[in-house]
Amino acid sequence: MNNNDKPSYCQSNHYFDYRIIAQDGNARAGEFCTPHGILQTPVFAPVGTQATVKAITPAHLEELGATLVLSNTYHLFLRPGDELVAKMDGLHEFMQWHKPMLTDSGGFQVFSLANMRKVDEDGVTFKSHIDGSMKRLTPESSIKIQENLGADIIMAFDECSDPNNRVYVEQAMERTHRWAQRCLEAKTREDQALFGIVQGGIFDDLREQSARAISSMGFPGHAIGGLSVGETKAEMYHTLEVVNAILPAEKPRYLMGVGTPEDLIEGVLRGIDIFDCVLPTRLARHNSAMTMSGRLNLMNATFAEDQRPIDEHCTCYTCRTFSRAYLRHLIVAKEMLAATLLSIHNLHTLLQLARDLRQAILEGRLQAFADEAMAQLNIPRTPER
RNA sequence: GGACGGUUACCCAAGUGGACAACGGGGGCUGACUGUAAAUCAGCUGGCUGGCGCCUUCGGAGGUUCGAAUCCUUCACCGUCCA
Repeated sequence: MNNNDKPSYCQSNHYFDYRIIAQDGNARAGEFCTPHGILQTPVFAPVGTQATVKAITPAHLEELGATLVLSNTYHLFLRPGDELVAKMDGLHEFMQWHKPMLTDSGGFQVFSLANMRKVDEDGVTFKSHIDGSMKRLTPESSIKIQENLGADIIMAFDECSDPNNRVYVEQAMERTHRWAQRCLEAKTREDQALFGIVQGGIFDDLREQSARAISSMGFPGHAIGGLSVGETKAEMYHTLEVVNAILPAEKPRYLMGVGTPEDLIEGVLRGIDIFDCVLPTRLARHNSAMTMSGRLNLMNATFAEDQRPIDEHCTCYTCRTFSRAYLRHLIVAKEMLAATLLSIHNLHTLLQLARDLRQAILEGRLQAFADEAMAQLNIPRTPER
């Protein structure tokens, strides 16, 4: 992205202003200015944990119209090491992705590496999944690592928890608040936006408390963490309403780790601007195609002689070019191109949905769009309360 | 012509009197996956049934035994060796 693409408010290094261009109910279409370009929201971010979106080249991502890619502190800290990435001129150069990038803080790994971690007030001790050695992350070291990596948006080091265990959720939430403050204090770079993360499980009062605490700290953007980890959809959607009623409307809201087409729709309706999820690329590697009318397991025998594309309405490279029969053949033959072609398709589905949602907001027809899309997905709408 | 060895489910293969509808692998079928310890994981794979269960299977036929994939006889086919 060159300077000519930047709006005036972005050219004077006023990074991380969020400009809301249109609103439709609680939903918004906006622009978030970063050193590597403008994010037009709502936006979906493909996940590239280890400095790569699995099976996908940066050129593919460009063609798909991706504008934000997520990478991970924990993984890059372990391998190849954040200092090496810094020596290689930072993550953008290293992986050759020149648009906005976001790094997660490693907090989620505390949660997902459940039996290999020990949390204390100062930080977390992990057992490396690579070589079994003990490693440590603290709010300060997470920020240091993320500064070495050099993403445009970096995340506060938080503690995710089982959403149903109130005692633990409350403890983890309070610690997340203290760690958020420490992250702010540890931060030194001006060209990175640090987002705070709201926790609190599925408990309204805790979520409200967390949203107030985090939004009082002056972050340029806010994330909602600890969702899509086992709670019901209804609980998740309701939690979004509770939290977004408190998070300031003039700053971007990022729903971490979500998701599915229906979650993007329901999330945008409730005021979410940024999503990320491994689902499209993981499902692709597991032979499942995401479409706006549901999932297709392309390994199924029923597709063996099916000459149609995955989705006749889809404009992605895979659908323009290949039949279901061919994709099934690649899968059955364990050819790695299957993962690439399905990843392209699945990412296209979510990236296009985010663009369509944005367009619907700009044109003031989001409700109708959402109703129609959910009907096509054959999923009942969850009305906002 | 003779001497051994072999023949088990879609394929390979274990089993050598009862716990065997038969280990294991491959293949096949199906399902799961939401800030990636995930190109992973789980289930099914003789027939009928929702299940209990019943029925038919270990090259063919016959036999021994309360009971046979397993022991005996014989036939067929495959392999190696000797004539």
